[in-house]
Amino acid sequence: MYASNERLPLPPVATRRTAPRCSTCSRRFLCMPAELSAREFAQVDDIVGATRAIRRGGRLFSANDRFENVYKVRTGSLKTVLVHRDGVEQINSFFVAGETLGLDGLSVDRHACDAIALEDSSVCVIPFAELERMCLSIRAMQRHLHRAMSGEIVRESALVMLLGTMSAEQRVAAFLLNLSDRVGGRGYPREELELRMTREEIGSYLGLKLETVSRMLSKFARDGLIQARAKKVRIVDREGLEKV
Amino acid sequence: MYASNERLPLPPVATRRTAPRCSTCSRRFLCMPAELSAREFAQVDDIVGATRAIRRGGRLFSANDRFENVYKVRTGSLKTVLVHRDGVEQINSFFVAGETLGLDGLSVDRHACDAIALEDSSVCVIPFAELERMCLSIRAMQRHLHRAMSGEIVRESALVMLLGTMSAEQRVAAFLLNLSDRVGGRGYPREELELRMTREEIGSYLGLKLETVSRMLSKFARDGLIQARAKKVRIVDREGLEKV
DNA sequence: CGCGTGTTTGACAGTTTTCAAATTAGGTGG
DNA sequence: CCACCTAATTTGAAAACTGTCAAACACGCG
Repeated sequence: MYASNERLPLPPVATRRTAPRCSTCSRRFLCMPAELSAREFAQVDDIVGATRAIRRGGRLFSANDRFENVYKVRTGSLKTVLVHRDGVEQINSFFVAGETLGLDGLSVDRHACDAIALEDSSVCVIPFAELERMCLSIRAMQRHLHRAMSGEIVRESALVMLLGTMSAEQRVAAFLLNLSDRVGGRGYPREELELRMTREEIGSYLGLKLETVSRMLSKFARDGLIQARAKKVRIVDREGLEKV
Repeated sequence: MYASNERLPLPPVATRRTAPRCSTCSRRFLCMPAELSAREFAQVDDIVGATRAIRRGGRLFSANDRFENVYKVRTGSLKTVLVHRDGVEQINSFFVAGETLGLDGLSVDRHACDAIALEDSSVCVIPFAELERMCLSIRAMQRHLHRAMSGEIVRESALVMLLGTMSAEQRVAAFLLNLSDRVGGRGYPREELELRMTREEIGSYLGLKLETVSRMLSKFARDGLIQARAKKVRIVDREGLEKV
């Protein structure tokens, strides 16, 4: 529905068997608790078994797949898609570098959603059973995992609030601002957004039709809040957007 | 906004200091992992410090309160309310006996929502730091906590799907069916619902206005799917409701 | 038994969706 | 490197749905 190639036979997923080294990774403080000792980081290296490359439109996992791993985004970005019985779909999150996917699978040992790459991406694979075991001996790791899960709950709550109480205009504004904060948090300029998803995907996430998303972007541009052409959006008047 | 007494000075909250005994509680298998040994249950008894009674409209905790405990519902029912900056509110969950509240607070050490009793209720208080410590030594407890958190994520996802893709009619139908399953799961007759919340609260949860909720209930009654008078709802045609 | 809160219902307004068509962007093969 | 083709986006007009406002009714607490 979103990308026509999503459902094709088997997306080309290469699993590099060379274990990545968390201990020397530049993103390690994004992924792992800051308090880990060198010895503890060595344990992490043992656990993190592989990286996986996923092509645009390819799947990292599907709903109902056996839950075995959680994943950290190395490069690129992914979406997770909830599929209702009648085939109705909704995107319920977008993930960028450093963020954790897959924690939804733990409750019933099966994933609750599909995870699909928005662009060519790569992830680190963390076997959950081993992560859980490591949490038994490393307090900081336990706390880190708990925070990650709780953070997911809070993030979803924010989406619930957005869907339950905001107008189309407010939803799109909130979406842009949220994205801006996230890229900003990773050192990139806050005002320059490179949307990796289509209008339809944004709409799916925000509970709107693609035409409505497009109209709101046009309106913001007319009102001088943003400049938008295609996938590139520049935030011109951040305060204006916040007040929408 | 919902119950006028919510914001009054201090709700009368009695904290009984007599520790409850999980090891002999009839709901222990709802709250705790089934695999615990007698010795392990004794540890649980040590941790669970107190019960708390909350009057209708009283608060168990408020947004931004320091996160210290999670709570198990003993009797009654509660709602959690998200409050946006401008004071816009949305209910993001209802809790009944055996269910766990408060896990949202972990991510930033402060609660993200208000928890308010829908009727006179009581909860068991579990200091989270001690629960986390117990998880280090008892695998079953660790797994149990993780499942509870992940379950919360999945539950919120379902709400996101509902808010993002369903019509008013479908939302109300889904709400009734969900409630039916939950009371059914606890041994009560599936078809007889006693709503503990107002139309406005249902609407807040479903992202609808109270009038819309009322209209949908009337419509279902006209169509012979339910019988409704005031807070009592009987599900007459479950399949019909599912197909809405 | 009466008052206040909660609920139902109607008429109308506003927002978002639907359907349709024109325009633009992006990727591919020549 | 350009032309072409498909997918994505924009925009308009009309329809559908939900919200708003208002009034009457019912229930339950005290």
